[in-house]
Amino acid sequence: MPVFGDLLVRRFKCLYPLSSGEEAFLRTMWSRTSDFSARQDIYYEGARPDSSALLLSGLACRYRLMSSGTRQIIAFIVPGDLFDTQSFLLRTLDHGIASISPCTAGLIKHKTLMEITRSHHGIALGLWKATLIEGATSREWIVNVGQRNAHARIAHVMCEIYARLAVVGHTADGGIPWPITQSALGDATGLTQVHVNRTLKGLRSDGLITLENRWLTIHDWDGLCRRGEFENRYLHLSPAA
Amino acid sequence: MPVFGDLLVRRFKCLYPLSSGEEAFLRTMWSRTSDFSARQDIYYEGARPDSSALLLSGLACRYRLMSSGTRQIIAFIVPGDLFDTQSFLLRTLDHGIASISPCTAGLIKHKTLMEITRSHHGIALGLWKATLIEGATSREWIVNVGQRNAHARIAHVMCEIYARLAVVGHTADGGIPWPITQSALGDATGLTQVHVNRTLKGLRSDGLITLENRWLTIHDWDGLCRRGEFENRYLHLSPAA
DNA sequence: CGGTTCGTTGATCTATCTCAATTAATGTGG
DNA sequence: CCACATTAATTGAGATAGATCAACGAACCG
Repeated sequence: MPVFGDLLVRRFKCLYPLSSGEEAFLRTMWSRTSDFSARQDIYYEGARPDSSALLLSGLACRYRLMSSGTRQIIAFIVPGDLFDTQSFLLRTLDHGIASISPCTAGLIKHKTLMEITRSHHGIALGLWKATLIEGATSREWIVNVGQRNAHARIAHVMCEIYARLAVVGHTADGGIPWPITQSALGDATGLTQVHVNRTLKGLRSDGLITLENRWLTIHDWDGLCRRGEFENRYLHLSPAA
Repeated sequence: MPVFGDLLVRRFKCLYPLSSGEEAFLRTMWSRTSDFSARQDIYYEGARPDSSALLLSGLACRYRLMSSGTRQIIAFIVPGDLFDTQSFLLRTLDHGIASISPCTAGLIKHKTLMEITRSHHGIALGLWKATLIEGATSREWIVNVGQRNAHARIAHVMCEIYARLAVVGHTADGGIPWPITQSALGDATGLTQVHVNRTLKGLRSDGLITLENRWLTIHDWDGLCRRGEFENRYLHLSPAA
């Protein structure tokens, strides 16, 4: 597992060019790491954390609970993602954050963030840019649940997670770890667990994917992208200019 | 119609406390205004504008076009909203922006933004915070299309627009101007125009609203909020601490 | 190895879509 | 300012993607 500082610097270089002084600073700015087991709340909705965090390993999600008891997953968080810079400026969290698989996060005090953004304009812009990319991803999710049918929604989620894990080198043999249960996938796509099950069956029998032992293999990347109308532009993955 | 500088300062004061120097600076930072007639593209998807903008009057929206020809409206833009700081850091716009009613926008050069965010940390944080609120709104929309039925979706959109217009004083007699056609409302909620029509009929006959002459009157605010599960927390409307 | 969670399948139901036609507004050129 | 063209709203009838209810087998976990 990469060291906190390495991952943070690597992520930042995709956001904004770093001077060597800034890079050194980034390597020292975190306070500690913490571990979470699977399906555990990391922050509750309404929490007022005094730190933001960087996911080091595992998979997590942002979610909202409805009064009817259903859950909408609003985003997935993969290693290398900063979360949540949200609470740094908005104080109270308007959604919960939970682990999906066991995960590790490194914490960065809001006070430290405030100091570094004051003294290093480039880092402030980089962080800001990260929140813009998060926003772009949310917009893509609105489109996903608003406009696409079940097959496309699920294909799109798979493509997104694959593409984001690829950046941090967490893919192997055209596949990725897949700790997401069918009911969590339903929560992310606004579908029933039962319907997710039938839809996955369809994607499997179309030869696009296989899904076994918590591992997703993508047999036909282009086909899956076409099915999910996935274009990675919104993720802004290419390194910073 | 309020002057550009006034509106900008007023908006900023909701985001971050301003020194009097910063306030003066804000009043001079814009370059010019431009006007748009109804249903006109302001920026195309893929555009690379060299300015961000502040909406002075009218109503606009962000949208994405699907290959099938359908449109998903991703957000509404009301007077006082900055758009889009998106392109300031991400360069190319990943969605289009169009007017709904005739509107006026004031432009701010990216170059100016870059300078002011470098020299004024508070303004940088304020702008960043604005993009975080936009992100929170997008997440709320994911929930809206992912979890709520037609009645609730439409009620929620009405509550959001009312609440946001109230902040800038664009309400009158418990109502707001409503230039949004049924088919645009369908694009925002992921519903068919026909179904929007029937759903509006339901909201009307439940005594929650009336909708005539492009004017929405809300007869039962609490009832409408309940129907749409609307809670304004995510809009972060209260003035900056 | 027994309990809980997760995945699979069947049968039925319903919110919303589609297609289609009509009326009401709104806008425009002469 | 009117006739005509276009866009927006309304209503009906029929189709369907996805929901709901229910039951059971498979995997995982302490």
